[in-house]
Amino acid sequence: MSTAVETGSSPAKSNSNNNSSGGNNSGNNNNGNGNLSPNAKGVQRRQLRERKQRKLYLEEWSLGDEDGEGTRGFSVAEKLESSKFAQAGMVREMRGCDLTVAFLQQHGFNIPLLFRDKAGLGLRMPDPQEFTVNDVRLCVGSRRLLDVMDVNTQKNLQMTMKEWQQYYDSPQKDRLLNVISLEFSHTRLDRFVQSPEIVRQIDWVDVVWPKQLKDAQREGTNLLGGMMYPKVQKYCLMSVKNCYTDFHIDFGGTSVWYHILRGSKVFWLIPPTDRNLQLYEKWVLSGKQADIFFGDTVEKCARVYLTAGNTFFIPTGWIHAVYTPTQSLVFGGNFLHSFGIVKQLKTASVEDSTKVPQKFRYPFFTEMLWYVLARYVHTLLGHSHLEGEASLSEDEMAARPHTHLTHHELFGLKEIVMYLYDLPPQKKNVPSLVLDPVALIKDVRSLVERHCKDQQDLAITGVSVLKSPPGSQPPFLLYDRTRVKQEIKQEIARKNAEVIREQQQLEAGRAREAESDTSQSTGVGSAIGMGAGVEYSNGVMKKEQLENGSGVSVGGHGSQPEATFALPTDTLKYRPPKKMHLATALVAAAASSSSGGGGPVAGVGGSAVVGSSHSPTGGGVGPVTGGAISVIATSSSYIEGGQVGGILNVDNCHSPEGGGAKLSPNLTGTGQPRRRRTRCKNCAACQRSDCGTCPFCMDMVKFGGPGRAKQTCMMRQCLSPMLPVTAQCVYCHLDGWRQTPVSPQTKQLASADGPSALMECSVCYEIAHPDCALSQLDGTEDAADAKGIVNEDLPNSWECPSCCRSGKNYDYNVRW
DNA sequence: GCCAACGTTGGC
DNA sequence: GCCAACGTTGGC
Repeated sequence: MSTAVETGSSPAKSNSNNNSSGGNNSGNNNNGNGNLSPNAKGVQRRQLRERKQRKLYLEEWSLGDEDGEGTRGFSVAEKLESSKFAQAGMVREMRGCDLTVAFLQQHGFNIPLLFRDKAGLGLRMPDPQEFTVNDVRLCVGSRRLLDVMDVNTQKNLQMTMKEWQQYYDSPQKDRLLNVISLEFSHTRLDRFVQSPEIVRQIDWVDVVWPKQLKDAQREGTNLLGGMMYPKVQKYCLMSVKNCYTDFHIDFGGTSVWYHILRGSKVFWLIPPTDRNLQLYEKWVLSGKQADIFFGDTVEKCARVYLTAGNTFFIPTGWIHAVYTPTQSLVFGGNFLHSFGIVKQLKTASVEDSTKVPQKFRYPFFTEMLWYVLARYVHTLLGHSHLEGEASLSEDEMAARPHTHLTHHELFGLKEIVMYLYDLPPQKKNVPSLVLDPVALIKDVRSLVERHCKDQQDLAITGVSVLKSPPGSQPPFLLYDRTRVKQEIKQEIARKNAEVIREQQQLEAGRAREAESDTSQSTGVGSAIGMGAGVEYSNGVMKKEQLENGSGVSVGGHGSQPEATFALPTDTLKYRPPKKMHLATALVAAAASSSSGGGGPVAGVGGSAVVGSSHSPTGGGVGPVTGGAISVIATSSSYIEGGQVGGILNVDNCHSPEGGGAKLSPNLTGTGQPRRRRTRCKNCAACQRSDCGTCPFCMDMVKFGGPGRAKQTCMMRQCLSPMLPVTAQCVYCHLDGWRQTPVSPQTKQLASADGPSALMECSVCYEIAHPDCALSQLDGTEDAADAKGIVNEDLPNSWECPSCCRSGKNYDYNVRW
């Protein structure tokens, strides 16, 4: 929705930015900025700058009502009043129990549906009396980054969930901000919101997209790099009074469900007739959206008021604008389905002609079409075209009664084939799971022939032709704040315990290895190393193991579902340190006076023994566990949070005393050069091949570029960049496996020996073994309380005990 | 403040 | 030694 119902994937944004969009437009030399793209011979500068312009455009979007500062040429207040839009008959009011598959088979899904009451829809929500934005924060994590529209400054900005909640709940707001693109599937909030049953029955993500791919999704954000399926099913929209989102069509021609939990909304709706779509294209491309209220330019535009408790369905292609009369909290989702295929494809074409960047489109739209064809063919002909899926026998198929297709489906399938046929080869995006696209198309042709005489009345069966595989829906849970808090607490405890255990095992392994090394037996050592590697499981490693373990199509070739490359701000790329961080941190550290923050994490307090020996001897004999008591807290995207304040705020222990000179961001504490990170080679991004279309690919010599940028493909930016195997501890000078570092040339890749035990501080960039770092604090006042905070989002990354203790991590912003 | 260009690191 | 590409810097 967000991108959908409100953000509008859309229009406005679109025409300005043809650069960063899905690539493939490599041919254009002029970016509209008057600057030349790198393809123009000899001239390459400034190509990447156009993003600026896109931003401007984005910004023109949702102007606030009152403080438009003259930027808008019409008054939303007037449009709210105008009798012109008080049209009846554009929306169908229904009861929940009447919206069934049979209804859609009979009527299709062509006009907006309004349900005053959610009863019968199979929609499950948290208690509207109880549930607040603070609960959203608790569930998605204080550190989740949100795309926020600042209406007054016209800037599109990012905010953490924590900042957003504070803004939303503050009584006085000096800015008008709107959050309409928080997709929360795969976060803690997922389970507490269940979409309407009809949506779950027909959504292509549920009935068509390979389940194993969706199951492989780990990432809770919507970063394309970690996206395994079109992650657009559950959005949380949080708008303050007076927000306005201009006319747009939801991406990919998705339909939308939209439930108002609190507050109210006003929609202006325009049907997607050919004429209206034409006008819409013109309006978008004119660049005059801010001057012209699109509703004024069409024959019919209806205004609808929605209040808390209402559920609204918007069909494919409907052009709509949204206003928020009272602060509101909305849940919704976008879906593609089989009852509006033709319009869906039509909308995709409108997106093409209005040049909507890929970033704002339905992810994997084309891949989805292939899967749709494959699913219909498998269901109706019994032939499988997907890797790992069995075909049905002739006998089995013969025994089945003929299934009649609705004309929506039949025409739709034909239209999909035409659509795919018309795409240029590089945009056909055949998923790697589809074994033989040509054979698949052939099968679709014979399927269409076989069904062209299907009878409409017999097609109304009340059962979808395509069915979702069993177990595809996670169970719904009624939101219970206390329980969630408890869960989070337990999770922290569990993760801490894991980290500690794993450290202990590593240490033990090293000790044994070292022992056996002395007696010349390497076999035992490496076996232990392996064990430790498998056991190793701070969130990141687990994530990768799952990602790779699931096998599926991610397996190592470029043809996995192709995402468009994400813009730099959206990539999960490890970002190099900002010089400011250190300076700010130092100032903050100097300025802040004492006041200890949270104590040890409840449930973990005092339990942890991380390692002791001050400086292991040079001979490679690792330290043995035991000794300095410390707690290693974890900082993941969802456990840090003010809401749970006293218990969970483990990371703001600030005290004066700068604590040792961490001089330059380039240097470690001992003046050694900081090590840069290197590819993990395991994550989905690492396993892709170069997209060939992003600015960095276009720079590469192999794609005909000058080769000056020397950057990795935007689609291949590693999701879990590792410390290089040659990194070593600043204190004991041993490497991540407690070995004496050898020259890089002779170093064997240590993959079989498990992960490196080294940790890099995300604040001061010091690289050290946890125990070595801790032992540095021995003898200081509060050494007993010293702890590092493991950064779950990046392997071998933490906020070191020294930085935590001195409060340098206090002002430090998460880089993700 | 942005980003093209480049020196140089790290893997092989 | 070669290649990919990380992270910084100076020019715009």
